[in-house]
Amino acid sequence: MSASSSTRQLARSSAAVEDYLERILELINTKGYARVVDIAQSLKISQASVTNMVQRLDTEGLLKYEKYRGLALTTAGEALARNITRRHQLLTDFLKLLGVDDEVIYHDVEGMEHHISPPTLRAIEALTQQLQRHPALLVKVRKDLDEN
Amino acid sequence: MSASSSTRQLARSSAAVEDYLERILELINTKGYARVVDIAQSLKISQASVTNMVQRLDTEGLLKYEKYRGLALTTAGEALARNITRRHQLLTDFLKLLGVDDEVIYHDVEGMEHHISPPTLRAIEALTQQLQRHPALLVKVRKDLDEN
DNA sequence: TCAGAAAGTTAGGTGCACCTAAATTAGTTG
DNA sequence: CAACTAATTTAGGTGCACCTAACTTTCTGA
Repeated sequence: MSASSSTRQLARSSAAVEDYLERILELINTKGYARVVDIAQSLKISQASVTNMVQRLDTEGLLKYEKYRGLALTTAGEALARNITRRHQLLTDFLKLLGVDDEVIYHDVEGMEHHISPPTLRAIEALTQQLQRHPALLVKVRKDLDEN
Repeated sequence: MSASSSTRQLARSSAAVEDYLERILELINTKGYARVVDIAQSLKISQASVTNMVQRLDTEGLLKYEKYRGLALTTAGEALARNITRRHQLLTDFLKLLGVDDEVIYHDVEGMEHHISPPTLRAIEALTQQLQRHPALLVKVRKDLDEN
């Protein structure tokens, strides 16, 4: 139930919302907190824009925000952020496996991640696992890429 | 040179531009022409929006447009549209191979396609080819998905 | 041929996600 | 504890990609 409700959320949230949540969770995990200024720097956007979005995410119930004070993800917000993060990681792992350059991976995943639905994600996940267990085919793929 | 210039174009063009070009080429291939009304119906947007974009694509040199008369892709526009179409097809084939449902494929490719860079596309292409030649691993992937 | 229908264009407006500049609040430290 | 600095918020904008309504042009058939 929690999974299905967060999936529904994920379907409705915009790419921008997903980027914010993902980054906020990451900041909380690494620094222990996520201030407006941190989020702004991390996403390379203005603090004013962050304030706006954070207020919106508060009204949407994804985080709790007190003006000038700070913010914390709600249960719903954290669940959603974790899904987004997992999806990001899965896509990154997949492309990494194929031998794509880190910078390209970063750029492409940043763009694609918001458009991958759960079924597609599951398929890529299953494929990634099989490729990891049986790397023979992967070797050929990388060779093909090196040659051309 | 033509390839690199169209790649540059592709990198600069917005998702909307890419969607228009892709659909225009498809209409030309199937009906022989692409009128404003056709494009609007196909993309499910208003004719007014199409007129606007078509005028923009004309100024950008991607197509030749005569008011009230009709449009034709320029060489640059057609090259770009072909790249976009190829990318779309490749992604569709890849997901199809993994056993993802057609409707999901349609939706996800529609979203992702604008964010896949040439290197990533090449990697997925090489992977798809290997999977087609050696379907053993693919069978396991599909089984995993069926089971869960 | 000419009137109505279909197609296309223009004008003006919306929401989103961003911005800068100018307040305002909070934190620091001499 | 006051003054400076850092952080945040508010106000007012921008560009993009869409919209509707109203107008113009083109096509079609009685």
